[in-house]
Amino acid sequence: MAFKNGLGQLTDPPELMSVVIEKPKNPDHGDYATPIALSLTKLAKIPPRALAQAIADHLETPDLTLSIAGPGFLNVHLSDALIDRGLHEVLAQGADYGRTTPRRAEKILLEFVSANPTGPLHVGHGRWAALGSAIANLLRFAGHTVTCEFYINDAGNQMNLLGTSLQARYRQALGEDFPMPEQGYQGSSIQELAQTLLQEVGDSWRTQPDPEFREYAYHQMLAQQEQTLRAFRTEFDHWFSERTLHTGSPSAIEQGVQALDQKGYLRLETTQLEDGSEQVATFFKTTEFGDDKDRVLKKSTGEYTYMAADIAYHHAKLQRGYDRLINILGADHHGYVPRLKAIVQAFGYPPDTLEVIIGQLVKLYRQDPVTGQKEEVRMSKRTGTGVTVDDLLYGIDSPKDAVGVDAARWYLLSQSADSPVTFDLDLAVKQRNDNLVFYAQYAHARTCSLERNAQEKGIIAPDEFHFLNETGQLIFTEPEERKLALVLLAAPEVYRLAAQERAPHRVVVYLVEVADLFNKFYDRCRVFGSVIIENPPLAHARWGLFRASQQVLANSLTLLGIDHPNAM
RNA sequence: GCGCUUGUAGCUCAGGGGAUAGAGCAACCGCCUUCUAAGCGGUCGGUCGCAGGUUCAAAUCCUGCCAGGCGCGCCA
Repeated sequence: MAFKNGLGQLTDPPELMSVVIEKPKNPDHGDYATPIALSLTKLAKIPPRALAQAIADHLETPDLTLSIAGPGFLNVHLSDALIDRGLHEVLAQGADYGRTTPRRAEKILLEFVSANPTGPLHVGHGRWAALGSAIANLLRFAGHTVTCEFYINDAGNQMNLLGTSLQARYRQALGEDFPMPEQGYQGSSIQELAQTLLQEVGDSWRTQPDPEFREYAYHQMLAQQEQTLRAFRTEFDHWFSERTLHTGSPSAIEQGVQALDQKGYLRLETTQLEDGSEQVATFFKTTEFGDDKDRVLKKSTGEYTYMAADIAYHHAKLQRGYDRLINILGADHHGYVPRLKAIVQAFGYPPDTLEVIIGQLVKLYRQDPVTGQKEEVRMSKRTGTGVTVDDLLYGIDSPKDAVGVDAARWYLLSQSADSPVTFDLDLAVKQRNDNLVFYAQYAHARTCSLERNAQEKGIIAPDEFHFLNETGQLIFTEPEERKLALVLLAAPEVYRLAAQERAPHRVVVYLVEVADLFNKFYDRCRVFGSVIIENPPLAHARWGLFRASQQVLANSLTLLGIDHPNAM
């Protein structure tokens, strides 16, 4: 915005301080305001009001009217011509309105969800899915190149456990007294899988070895997760299998470990056991990069820990040529951040190359169907008591309980990632219609209904919308119109900030504001009826404002992965 | 014990140095013969966890305390 650029020139070097520009609540304080003179007064050794005046003298342009208020606030009033140009930009750019070009476009790898393929995705995964997909949309809109990746944890013990759990359920289904492994997956999804398998192969798998069960379960579970994610409007460009890191000779893991060894970041540690024997393990010296303790890489048994795979994986990611790696992790994994950063640094990249978004966990409440008590639902895949993403999409017991994609995504995105969300499932279902997502969607539907109405009445829209009269002033008559227009013009900056802060909830907040102002405008300002007969220029200007609102509502909802229906 | 994070209206949450702290829901009162009432207008509701400090200015930054969540394995 012209004003910001002007100030940018003034504060040289710009890094000296950021220019705070705020939107005053009081309309008397202009369209925008800045306390810049107040904060610079000490540095400049000039009284704030005098400084504000000096700044104003340098910034005066035809599009901005500046005034000094209070102790030294600089209030900015935008010209009608500027608003007119902005509205035309919205209409001209359409679905691309709000796209911005960054100072430096980055090639970003965004990794999220990355669940074990051992069961259905739970609501926590749903939060990362919503966040990740929305952040990807925002980053792309902000001019970056984003690859969304799902890291499949398909190696290790839990997969074997999955296999033996399925085997147990299958054999039990055949009437055998087959024991469930200790720590086995108790969830109903395994039982359902056993039933599916039974229908497919009959009893022919009675003597099948457990790896077969493991592979069967793995592919079924992964396919289910993919399906769920797609239904949840979360697309991945790449699915990365952990197993590929273990195969080959030398394997990626061995290569990664060797690379660290050559750089001198590994050490051996010998510990004495009680029986006098010794064990030797290999440690990665993560403390050199600020971790609290070194981490075991290779156990004394010779097996690699999970960390070895992490090293190989992040090494591979870095080699694939990204400027930035972003991982979305649940708060229960935040302890990994220092060691992940250590990996990146050990391979010679600055720590900022890896950015970790820590999302607080989703706390779920649900009324117990038996006791009627409101209680917290623990999200455990092994015990199978958690609420899944599918439950949100299709309902736990029946479609009547479904929250739906739009409402679920909106809810999960409506608060910042580091705020823990409380998800009261009963409330979510009961208040499904109070969800603000419908408020935003409804506003959009109303804009569409105007167009339908015009068509029915045979009213033709003008070829071009005019918002200014002959004297260059906005044609609008009500305060709601200018307010709405002003907010619509803020969209690019809102999207840009949301991308920069990886904060989709800013778009949610913005959407509520747009919908709110639109509904007020809708209530107050008619287009058809007597207006279009008595004052066609006003009717047409309002029609243009309808179209611009429609575009901004649609673009904002799309960025969040939420539908924008034409009718409700 | 150490680390990360949160504490704002009855509930769910925005705001993260600037003018009188916001929204939705809940509660209460109004508004449909006119483009969708899933809407609009109004009322009620706050010691911004507590205590110090920095600043012309603190919900916002710093310190301490209190409370909740999570994490601190030769687990994956």
